[in-house]
Amino acid sequence: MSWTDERVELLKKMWNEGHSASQIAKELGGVTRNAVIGKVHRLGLSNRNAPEAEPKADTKPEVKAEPKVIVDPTPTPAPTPPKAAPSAAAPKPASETPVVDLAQAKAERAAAAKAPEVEDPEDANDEPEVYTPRAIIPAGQPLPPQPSANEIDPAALATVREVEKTARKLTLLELTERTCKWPIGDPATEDFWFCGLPVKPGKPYCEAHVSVAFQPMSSRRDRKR
DNA sequence: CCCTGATTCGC
DNA sequence: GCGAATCAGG
Repeated sequence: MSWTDERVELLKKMWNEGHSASQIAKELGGVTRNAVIGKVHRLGLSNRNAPEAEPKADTKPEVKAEPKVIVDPTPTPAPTPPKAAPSAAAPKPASETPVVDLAQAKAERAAAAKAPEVEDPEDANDEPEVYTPRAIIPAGQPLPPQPSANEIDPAALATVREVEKTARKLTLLELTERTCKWPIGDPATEDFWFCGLPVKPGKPYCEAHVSVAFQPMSSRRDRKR
């Protein structure tokens, strides 16, 4: 493979978008990450991004420009609505891992669960709890694919429980393409992490989690070790 | 161990 | 110019 204009262009684009050399190499194909890095240096764009002020203060991952298709005749100055502006037209992730959403959901739920501090430690109403005043997980974000015990082969489930004891307990940022992305625990609490064991080639999860994540229409057998 | 980018240097 | 090997780091 050679560095055609097209390939160089893609390289530049991806590099400036923050992709890693290996990711770019994978995308281009036919080259290694070393080749990409070498090219990057030769092109003199090591700086990744040169513009902007000196301090890299705030955490602005990447803000996709919002396609303002709708023309608003009203000369509205600067609305600046309160942060969350869930427009009907979702920006659509379009990306790969849905994990990001899970992480956000985690943060949001954690915050939501913390806010309503209506707890009274001593006021014991001699009344059995009829309902749970606890913060209910707000709907909206899909729950992580936790195994719904009643639908999964008990043997596989048992294996999963066993495997999870040896999970690497990775954080979101530690996940790679070859670490199991199965979420474990309650995202609303601190007891939350990702399995992190080696994935089954081509799958997002380790073998154990693949077995519960991808259920065939019929029941399954096997499970050798 | 997995990964990252940076550098070197024979080709 | 190219990129494998190597280095330095997380």
